Amino acid sequence: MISKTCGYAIRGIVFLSLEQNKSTKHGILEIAEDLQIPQHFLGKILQDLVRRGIISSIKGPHGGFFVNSKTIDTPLIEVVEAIDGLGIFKKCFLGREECSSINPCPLHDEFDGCRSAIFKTFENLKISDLVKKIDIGDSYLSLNKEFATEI
Amino acid sequence: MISKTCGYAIRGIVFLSLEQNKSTKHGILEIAEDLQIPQHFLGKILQDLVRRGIISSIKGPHGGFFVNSKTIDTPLIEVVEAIDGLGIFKKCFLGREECSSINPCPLHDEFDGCRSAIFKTFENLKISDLVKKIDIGDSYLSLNKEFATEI
DNA sequence: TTTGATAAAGATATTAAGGTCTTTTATTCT
DNA sequence: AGAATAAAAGACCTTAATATCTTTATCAAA
Repeated sequence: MISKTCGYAIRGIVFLSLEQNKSTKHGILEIAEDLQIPQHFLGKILQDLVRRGIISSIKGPHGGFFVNSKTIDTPLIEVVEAIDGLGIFKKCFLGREECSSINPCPLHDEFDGCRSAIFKTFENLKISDLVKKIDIGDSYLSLNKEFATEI
Repeated sequence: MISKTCGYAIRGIVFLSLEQNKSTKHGILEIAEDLQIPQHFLGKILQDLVRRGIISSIKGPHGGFFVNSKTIDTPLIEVVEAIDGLGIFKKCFLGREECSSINPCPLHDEFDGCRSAIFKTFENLKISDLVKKIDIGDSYLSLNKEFATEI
C-alpha cells in the first residue's frame, strides 16, 4: 500500500517522538542503526520531513534531528502525502488509467470501501497515537529479523 | 496492493471469459489492443497463466488464447498467487522485516483487519463474478484514457 | 579563526517492475 | 514439403524504487 520509504519516514518520526527521545537531538547514524534502516537513505527521507516542517534539524557538532511543536500532532496522512502523494489512494486495482465510481473496473466497488477506510485511518491517526502504543509496550518499531524470529 | 502485472492478468482472463468471447480463440494482438496493455508483456503474463492451467492456448494459424473448463471458476486469489505470490498479504506496513500479531508494528492492528478482508474477497471472488458485472454492464475492463476523461 | 562534527546535497549504483524486440517452436494450410 | 501464422521463449531495454558514496554547507567549541 504505502511505500517502504514512507514506512521508514513514519518510523523515523516516531523514533524521535518517543518519550525517552523527544527531549534530545539524534544523529542520523544513531537513528538508522536503531531502526535498521540504511543510513544515507533515511537521511534523505528525514531531510524531506524537515523541509515540510514535520521535524527539525540542526547541523554541526551536537546537531541532529529532533521533534518540534508540530511533530507529535502530525496526522499520518500528512507523512504519506509528503512521501508517496495521495495518488496511491486512487490507483485502479486492475491497472487501468482511470477508475472511479462513474468509470469503475470490476473490482472497484469491492475494494473502494476498504481503501477509503485506510485513508480515513491515516487521517485520524497521529504520530502521538503510535508513540503511545510503543511507550505502553504493545508494539515495536525497530525489531530486526534476528530478534523477531526469537519470539 | 496487487501489482499492475497482476491486474493485467485478471483483465486478460476476464476478457477471454466474456460471453461474447468465450467460445473463440483470441490472438495476443487482439487482446492487448482491446485492453490497452503492451502486447508482448501481456503475452508473457498469459503464458504464465497457461502454465498454471488457468487458461489454454494453441500455437499456429487460427491459434490463440482461450478459456478452458477451469477458467471461469478460478478464484482471484489463485491469479494473485500465480503472479504476485501471497507474500503481499504479509508485508509490514512500516517496512520492518517481520510483522505479525506477536511482533506487531504500531500500525499492524489498525490495518490487519482490512488486509484480511481484502484477502478473503480475493478468495471468494471468481472470474465469473467479474464477468457478470461486465455482461450486466455496470463495470468496465478496457476503457482507455480518452474515453475515461470524456465521461 | 581553525577544526571537527554533522546535516544537506549531489552523484552514482543496484534492484525490481514494467516493457520491447528478436528468435524459436508448434501448427495449419496450400 | 514448404510457407504462413501464432504462441513460447529468450534477450534486452527503461523506469522507478531503493540504497550507497562523496562532497559541501553549517554550526559549535576550542
